[in-house]
Amino acid sequence: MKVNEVAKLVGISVRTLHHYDEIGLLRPSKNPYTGYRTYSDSDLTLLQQILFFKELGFSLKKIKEIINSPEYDQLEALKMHRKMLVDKREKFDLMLQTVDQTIEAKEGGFEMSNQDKFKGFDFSENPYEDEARERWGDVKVDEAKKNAMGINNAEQERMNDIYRKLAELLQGDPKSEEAQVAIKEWYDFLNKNFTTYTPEMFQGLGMMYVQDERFQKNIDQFGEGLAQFMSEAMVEFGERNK
Amino acid sequence: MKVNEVAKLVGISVRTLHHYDEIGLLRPSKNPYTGYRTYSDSDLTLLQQILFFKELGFSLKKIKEIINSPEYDQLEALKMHRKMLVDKREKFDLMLQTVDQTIEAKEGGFEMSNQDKFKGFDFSENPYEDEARERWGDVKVDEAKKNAMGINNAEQERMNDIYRKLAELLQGDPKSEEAQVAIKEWYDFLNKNFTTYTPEMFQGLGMMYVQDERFQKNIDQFGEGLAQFMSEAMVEFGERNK
DNA sequence: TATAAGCTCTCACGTTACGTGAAAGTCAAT
DNA sequence: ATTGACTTTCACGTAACGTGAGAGCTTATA
Repeated sequence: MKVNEVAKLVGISVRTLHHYDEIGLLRPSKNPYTGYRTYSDSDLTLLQQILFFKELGFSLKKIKEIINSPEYDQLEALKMHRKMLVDKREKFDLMLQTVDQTIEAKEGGFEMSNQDKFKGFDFSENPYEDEARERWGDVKVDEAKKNAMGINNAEQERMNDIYRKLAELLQGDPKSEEAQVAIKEWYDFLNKNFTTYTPEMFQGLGMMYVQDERFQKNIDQFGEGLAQFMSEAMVEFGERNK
Repeated sequence: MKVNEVAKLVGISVRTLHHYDEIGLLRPSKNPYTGYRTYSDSDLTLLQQILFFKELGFSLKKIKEIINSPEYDQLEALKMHRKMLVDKREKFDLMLQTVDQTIEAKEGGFEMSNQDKFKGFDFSENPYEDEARERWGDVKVDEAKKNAMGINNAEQERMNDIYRKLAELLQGDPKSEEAQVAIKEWYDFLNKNFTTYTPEMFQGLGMMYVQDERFQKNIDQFGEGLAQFMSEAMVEFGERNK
């Protein structure tokens, strides 16, 4: 889908979509020759969620953090969104009633109390906003970035478990049996959850852990020297399983 | 009533009241000596109306027009509000439908086990696809994505250059000299900018280009069959440089 | 009565989330 | 080949405040 189609579909401007692209909130794929944006179905889904949070009064910056957050569950967010929509529609009905009554009263020359006049119109407190804030409001950017691609909580927990388990073995030998068993868990986990690694690729990945300080830093959070340890264990693992 | 009291009472900021004063929307009386603002009861009533219209989405300018207009007919305004409400409720119904469909699709997505491996990381259905591609190019995205590796514009441009150059050779043989020279550029570029690839890893990467449709799709944007072409060229390159 | 704490004032620049052209390239149909 | 509808990227403009800074006003308490 092209910009204008999307814009019309969801009722926002093309400039808004450009803006979201600019700030990295919603980046559609682009034809490398023409530069034309193309929005996929998943882009549209994400856009929905963005507009949802926007409706709740979050800033675009905050929304970006939220949707990059590891504890951000799309399905959960959608269900909350649904709940909000149903409730809000009811509220609109109430407002409609009130307005109708006001019109009637006006036409009948009656006066309404101020309280009655503003019935249903009080948006000063939005229960969903609080709920959403509670749920996604306090994400840390680093963590968010680290898991930018939608790792869910269970996966994240599992990863941390493995890291911790490996960190406990830091005193020992990366080539020891226990280390190899632990690193196999890592290998299996990656294969199951991300992409299929050949033993060679696994070795290469292990090498990256020490070559690239960005990996190293992240991994060493679980234990000083863990990156080095894992690297050696992974290379050994690769050798054994070639 | 003084500014702060009013602000707290109605839940807005002092600055907002100052602003409304500035633009002439709500001008309280001012002590000519001190300049202190004092809000009367009628000021508060007017403020209520202002906030009422604001809630309905009017701009301050429009609100000013409305409340200053001699032909401002409350009844007519209310009828307009009514229309807005009806429209908005319809919009909510539509959104509700869409959300329900999305939830259904998400929950129904359980049965897809073919692409199960790529779960949250399936780029064909992942909103972060382009962010990832932009950031890390077509290298092993999965692990890399967990770190904030920035790829700058120059790098992106360089990558596109190489892709285009290769696309021009599509008619020829991947094992030809020119193709090999071009693919060496790719090899050098990856080694320089991302991580060190052994020729074997490079071969593996090349194979992924055709095995994994995510890569294929991305690469083929630069030319139909480019992924296949590059793959063959990379395998050949690996053989020659082992 | 002095003095500090707390409110208030007016600049005036900063920010967010886009709006609004302008100039140039792209697409589709005549 | 041309036209008209779309698209792109600058780049400046705008609305509705936010955020101090510096200075004056008010009031409780010593």
